[in-house]
Amino acid sequence: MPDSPPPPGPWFALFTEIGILGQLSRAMLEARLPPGFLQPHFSVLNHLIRVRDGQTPLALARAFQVPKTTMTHTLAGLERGGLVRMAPNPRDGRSKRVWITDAGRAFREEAIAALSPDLAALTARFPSDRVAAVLPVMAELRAVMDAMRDEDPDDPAQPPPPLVR
Amino acid sequence: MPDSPPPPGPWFALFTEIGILGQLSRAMLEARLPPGFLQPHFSVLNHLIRVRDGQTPLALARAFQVPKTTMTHTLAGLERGGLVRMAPNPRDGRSKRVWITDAGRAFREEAIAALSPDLAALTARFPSDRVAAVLPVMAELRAVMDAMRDEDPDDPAQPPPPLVR
DNA sequence: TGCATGTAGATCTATATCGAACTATATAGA
DNA sequence: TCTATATAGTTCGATATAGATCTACATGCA
Repeated sequence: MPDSPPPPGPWFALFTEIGILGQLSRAMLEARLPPGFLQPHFSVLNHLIRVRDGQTPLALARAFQVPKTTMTHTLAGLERGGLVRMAPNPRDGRSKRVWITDAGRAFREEAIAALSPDLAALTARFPSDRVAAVLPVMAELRAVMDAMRDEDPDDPAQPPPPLVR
Repeated sequence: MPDSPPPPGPWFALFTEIGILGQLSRAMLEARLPPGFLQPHFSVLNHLIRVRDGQTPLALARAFQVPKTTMTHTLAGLERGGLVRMAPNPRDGRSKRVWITDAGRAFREEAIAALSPDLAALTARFPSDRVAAVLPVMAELRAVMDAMRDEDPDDPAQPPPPLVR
């Protein structure tokens, strides 16, 4: 078996595309944000609106699949800019809760507005029907990989599947 | 118009999925690489095999859509590990060329082998037909965004479309 | 109640990423 | 040929990302 193994299946190819698309979309967004703000800042604000306010930093870290230290850093940036407000959690003295401020809402809306020409240009070249068509597949794949991460017994991590909840 | 604008179309949703999938796939890969090596190292080796050897660092930076300083750093890591070999380009005194070494080939093959259980587990939960089905769409989207980046007159970058070449 | 263990977050440190500025070489045009 | 400009790569500095460790609080159980 002297053959050099080709990357198995379409997985490598897909992950390569995903990686590059991630960088391109990130660059597109960040070109429209005020200096000092990056994609994670926008994404967190967006999440606070789309999902809900008042979550803990750890919940946000899990939602974005980043280490909690990274989320601490991102939230500190948002708080410095007055885009979120953080307060101790009365229910749990260890944790905090995070709310978006009016300035944060405005920031998000301005970013979306600033981005709309880019998205329009994109839609002209790549109809959003096609995006809508692949979206459920990508979402499901994300969910599957997300779940695997919490299961993998080979990974020096989590206890076996949470039996309750 | 007091309505808060919802993220327009499916674009935001797709980019969110892409971002998270990027992180998850990167984590999956890096968990199987020897310490000190990261996804970019693997990706460059893979590219040198899949596409071709002997490219310049700048060509690699463009292929991966990263700044050239980042590629310098990645290549330095690969060279330190003996996985690539770099030599001046006799055709152009400014540039270098990059070749993968035997150790680099072995490294890539071992990484692929180490990853195959993960990919098998993934395939069990998410058939690769479905991956193959979305792959062309994602590849085309990447190509479109790639092209836009080199065109965008609104971006404080490139001169208008290269007329020659 | 008291102790063992687990969890949320912060701090410290290392490294990845990337922009600005620099050096050396190449290329185009007078 | 000479000069202006462009390009390849590096260096330097700033910041993002993330692992290890620490502190404070929570939870479970004797």
